Amino acid sequence: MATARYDRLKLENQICFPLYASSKEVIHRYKDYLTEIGLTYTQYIAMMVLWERAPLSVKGLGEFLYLDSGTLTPLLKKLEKSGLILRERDPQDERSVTISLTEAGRGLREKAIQIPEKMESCIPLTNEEAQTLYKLLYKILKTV
Amino acid sequence: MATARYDRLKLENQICFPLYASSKEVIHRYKDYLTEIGLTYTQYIAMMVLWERAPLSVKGLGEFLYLDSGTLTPLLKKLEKSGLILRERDPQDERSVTISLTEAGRGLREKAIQIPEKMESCIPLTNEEAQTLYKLLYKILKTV
DNA sequence: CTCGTTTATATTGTGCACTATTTATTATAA
DNA sequence: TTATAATAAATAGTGCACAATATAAACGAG
Repeated sequence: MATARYDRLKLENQICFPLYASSKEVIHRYKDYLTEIGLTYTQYIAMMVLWERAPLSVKGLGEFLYLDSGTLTPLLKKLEKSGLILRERDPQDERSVTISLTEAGRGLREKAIQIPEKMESCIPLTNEEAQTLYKLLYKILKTV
Repeated sequence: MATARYDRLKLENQICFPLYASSKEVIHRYKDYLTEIGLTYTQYIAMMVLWERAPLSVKGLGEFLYLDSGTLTPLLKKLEKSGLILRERDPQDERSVTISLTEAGRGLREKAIQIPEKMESCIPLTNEEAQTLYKLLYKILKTV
């Protein structure tokens, strides 16, 4: 029938759109909490990796975050300016830049610790639903 | 125990990160198909709404896409420059701008029709999994 | 009617996100 | 060993995304 020809081109019939929109929506719900500790969302996820794994190269950080130097270099310069991290050329390999945390950077972790907790109440899913969502998203993410 | 204190601050223990990363990943998988028809991802979802519902105001379009005039105005100016749409003040209400499709804009739908099909093979989920994902994402999205 | 308020876009400014290119350094193959 | 290739960051340029503000038009209470 004529009306069905374009059905799959409808916004509500594609998985990409709710993925795109809900990602933005969740980041938006973080905003007030992140403003309190002076970070943007991307800076926050970068700090999450650094709290666990610093010192780390820009490349190494990018592999965890799925981001390249084009995004990370300016972002890391801002974190450096804020006094949270240090950026230093690796003496062993001068191509590489090593990111390490300052005392202030490590200290910020204490303030950030309440954020995941607060966020859970902003996402209306049961533990089981969140688990299911998590697995489906990683199934998409891990497939090359 | 001491190591558990920061566990919830790990990237892999938060739902926001796979959401953010897989959204970008899926958009990336669209890229080649969209380049072929000369659209960016955001332009594509805007055209999807317009194919179904034009003529439509900027505000109306924004409500479907969860985007405001700050994002839409420059994007729509580009689509106008490409000859796909028209932007005209509504004579009934001069505050409002009505977006309508040109012949070229309507014609592009024929080229776009193969994209959802091609994309399905890029997302490694069964129909049932896609359905589940879809419902969970809209559950997040619809909650204010 | 008219002044204050609301509404619809547009504009400005900041911060990603990504592509393509450049630069510097290291690794490697002939 | 040396020319070539590969690698890691940085840079340049484009396009969102969103907050804040400005502008213009429409609405509404008195």
